[in-house]
Amino acid sequence: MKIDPNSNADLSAQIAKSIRDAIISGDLIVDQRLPSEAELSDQFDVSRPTVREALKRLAAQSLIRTQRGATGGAFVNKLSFEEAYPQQITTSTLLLSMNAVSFETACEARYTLERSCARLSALRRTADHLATMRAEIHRQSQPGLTDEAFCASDVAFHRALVDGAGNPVLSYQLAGAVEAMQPLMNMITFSARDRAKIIELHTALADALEAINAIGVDTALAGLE
Amino acid sequence: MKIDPNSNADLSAQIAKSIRDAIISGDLIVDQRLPSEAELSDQFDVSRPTVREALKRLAAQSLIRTQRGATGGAFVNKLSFEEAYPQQITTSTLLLSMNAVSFETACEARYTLERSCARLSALRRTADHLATMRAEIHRQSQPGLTDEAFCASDVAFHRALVDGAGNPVLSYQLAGAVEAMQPLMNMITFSARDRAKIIELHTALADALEAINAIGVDTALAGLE
DNA sequence: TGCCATTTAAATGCCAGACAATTAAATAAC
DNA sequence: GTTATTTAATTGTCTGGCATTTAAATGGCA
Repeated sequence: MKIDPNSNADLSAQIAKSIRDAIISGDLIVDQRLPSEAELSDQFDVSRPTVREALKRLAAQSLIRTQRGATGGAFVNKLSFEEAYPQQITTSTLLLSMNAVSFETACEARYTLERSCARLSALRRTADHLATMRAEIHRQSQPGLTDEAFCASDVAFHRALVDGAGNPVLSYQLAGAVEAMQPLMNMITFSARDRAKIIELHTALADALEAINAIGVDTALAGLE
Repeated sequence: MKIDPNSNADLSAQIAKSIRDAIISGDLIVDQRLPSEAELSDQFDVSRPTVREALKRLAAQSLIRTQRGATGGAFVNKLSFEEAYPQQITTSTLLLSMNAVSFETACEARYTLERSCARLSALRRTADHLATMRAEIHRQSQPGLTDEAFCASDVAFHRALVDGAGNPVLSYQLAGAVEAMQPLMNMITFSARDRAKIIELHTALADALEAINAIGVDTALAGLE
């Protein structure tokens, strides 16, 4: 393999791109072992530290994992939804804060996405999802709960709602929108009156979900927004 | 700063996490210069190559950018939606292919999200968005278009629809769902009859959007699904 | 033969030191 | 005062080495 020495990009970036492309195209498949660092530095005609920098870039994106020892090396990683969640949330959080996205814009995006999930959730939610939501509602009604804890519980409630749709792709996409808003939400203080209203709507939501009442779910969510 | 030598994580991973946390928490702000690699290796008490591996990890996530020269260094990068798109798409694509997500599940997620966007798009789309959609419809009706080109145009059409909602957060979230499906779609061959049907629905969609007819938009999308 | 301890080899993790390339600022020349 | 040159700071890259980890190969022993 060859690397263009005239490119203005770092060698390690070029090498990372080359390997990343091979993974995306399917030339390298899940759990396949990459050549050792020494072999890669031969193939790309660069030093080992440069290869290592490239591998660290890929590791940062969870595209590879490394193992030490005799049969060790770098392996193509099977990217799981669980692994992708935190990265998605980190990115979304930073996008909101660094681009000064308004509370209204973020809120609109979140509720727009959530409402479409809720309809599916009304059809498919399991008893587990309902139980989680009821438990969070109960927690939210505890007196003396800090605003931060209230928000965290709110997020957990909404995640259960979204997960109820039973579509991992939807859950993944929504995780970013819902969790990334937590820092924004934390800047708000809720009065006791606000909390009571939210809990009331959460209860209505759970009731409608239990009754497989998609319209009721939609109405309750509209109220929350 | 200190690093836990007993942790089972790489030093470079620990250092990257430390800096990443500082960025997320706001200790390091956008465009702020990090200490030089030499200073960082002093502060963390590790060698320069190790620091560099940590910085490459952060660069892979677009959290920092580097500049050479006298006043160069590593700077906290303002993460933009444009930068985040490709990463989001890569991750989503790999999630779908590596986890063998069914076409139905991915499709459901996509259309669920898209329908909720379309309602907003009916209210806010500009003439530009409409023009893009009309242009793509025209391209799709060209005879002799390859399946791949047809899919690419389809994606462009739907992106214009989503962007019409005028909410960057929504556009970002949807980009993953829409674009990540392209490889799956490419495995399908469309008959001339299929294409005609799709173009018909696209036209109905654009018409409804032009007439600010949210219900018509919804009906057309339901037909596509 | 079969099991356990030891050795070996292969790989990643980490380090020290050096040089090249780039860039902006300081300095010198005109 | 303007232009050319030098200088210093910083990242990019390389060489070579040692430490650590791990599985497999080897050897000893019952």
